[in-house]
Amino acid sequence: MAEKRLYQKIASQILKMIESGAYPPGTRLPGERELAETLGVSRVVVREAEISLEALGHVEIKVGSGVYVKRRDQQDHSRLPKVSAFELTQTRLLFESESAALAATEITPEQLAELERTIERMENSPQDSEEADEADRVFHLTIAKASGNRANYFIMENLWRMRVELPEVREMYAAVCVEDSYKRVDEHAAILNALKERNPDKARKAMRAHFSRLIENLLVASEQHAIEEARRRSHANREKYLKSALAS
Amino acid sequence: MAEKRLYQKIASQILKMIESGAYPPGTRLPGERELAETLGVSRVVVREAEISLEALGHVEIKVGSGVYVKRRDQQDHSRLPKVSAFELTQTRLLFESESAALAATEITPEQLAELERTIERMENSPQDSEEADEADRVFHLTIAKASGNRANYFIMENLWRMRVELPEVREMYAAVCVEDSYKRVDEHAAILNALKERNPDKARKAMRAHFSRLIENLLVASEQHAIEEARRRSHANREKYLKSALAS
DNA sequence: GTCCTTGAATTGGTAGGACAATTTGGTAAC
DNA sequence: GTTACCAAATTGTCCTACCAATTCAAGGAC
Repeated sequence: MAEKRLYQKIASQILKMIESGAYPPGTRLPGERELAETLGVSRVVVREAEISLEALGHVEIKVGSGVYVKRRDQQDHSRLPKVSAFELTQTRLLFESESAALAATEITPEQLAELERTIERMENSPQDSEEADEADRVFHLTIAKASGNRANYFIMENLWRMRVELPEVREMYAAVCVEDSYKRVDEHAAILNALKERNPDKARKAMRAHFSRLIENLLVASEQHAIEEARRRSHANREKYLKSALAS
Repeated sequence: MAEKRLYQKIASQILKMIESGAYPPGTRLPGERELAETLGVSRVVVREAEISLEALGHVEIKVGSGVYVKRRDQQDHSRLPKVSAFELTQTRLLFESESAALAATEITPEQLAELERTIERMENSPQDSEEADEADRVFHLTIAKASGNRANYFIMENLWRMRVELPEVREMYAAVCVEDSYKRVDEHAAILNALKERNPDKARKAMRAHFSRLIENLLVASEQHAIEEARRRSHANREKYLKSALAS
């Protein structure tokens, strides 16, 4: 929040409002004049802020209508590819396993403590809460950082973005996380243990096990999803059939 | 050029001027007032255009001084992290090895043929030519694509961007490639062979060998670089000494 | 019911001036 | 000759006020 130019301050304030949930995706945010008044700046500045937000892909300005919050999935869709939860998890398996093996020899005591904390946080928070997800995020990113390789960290950031920003992936993960978060804690603990021992091979295997189980659960979940889908369709067909039967 | 908003038209005009070479990187472009007059628009619009260009990373606005064209290498530095050639190569080693192992079971005959072609192209082009680099790029990206995982391909694209867009990395790679491109061809051929045999383990090892040698060469090159640097410094010191000796 | 007009609401753009940060050039002190 | 400092010129920043262009929905004509 140490922006020099006014329009940047306003832009980040608007962004905050959006991210706080005050203006869900697709909705229109207050008019130029109204915003200018409530924020105590001129209309020009508000326009500049909105222009910069548009350039960054957060909103869409429609002339004569208003400025609308972009939906998250079409936001910078240009930068993230469409991948399935399976693909992402496979990539994470191969990438994070090797990353963990590297981290085993490079990790610092502070980072080990950080990992310890995330596990505690995960234990003490509800299973599908945002806090648990945040702890999960910090856990995996910390390991990437602990590999002592900035390229690894960058890749990990991108993988995590796919995890949370791609709607399909997000849904799939949400579907499996509710039922297995206690296992997640155990597996994280096993990984941390291997890192504490500074055992690359063990760390690699622990990480592989973590993701192997995730993939299995994803398979189960997608099967259930497919079954449900089939049931829904047959139900729809039945409606259709009954309707035509009644019509005849 | 079908921009609706005026500021977008102006922004693309300014961008054109920059890219035409009228304002080389680092130079200051005309002031707000001057630009507004020559382009026949108001100062506000010029500023909006410059703000959007700043958001996209093309220029840098300095209050009270002017707006300056950003150098290309620090342009979207915001999106790519600063990593050394060593870090990048380490990440590529661990990532591409696993990626190749995956590709061994998934690769299609067409993709095998594509790889074959890149090796021929590399053989028939000068060692440090752009064409050889392009063949190199296609080789590695094709393998990522052949893993049948779009997330893998995306990661590989990012790794290659670092390879060519980060100046330090680019220089280091250029320094080692001139002397060992014939080995590169052999190693690519070995990898292709393993893929043809559909042998994941062999593919993984071949890729690891490829990058292991690259890292070794990078080490040698960085040593030489360090020696040269030391020589240059001592030379500079000598100049300085002679100067003060003459002055006294 | 459908189509068209109309007017309110909204963003887009202009003009010009006051202000703040930065650069620059000149002057004085050493 | 060099350095330090100060003031003017330059430049981006922000504001007010006004008008133009566009969108959208309500209400009337058919």
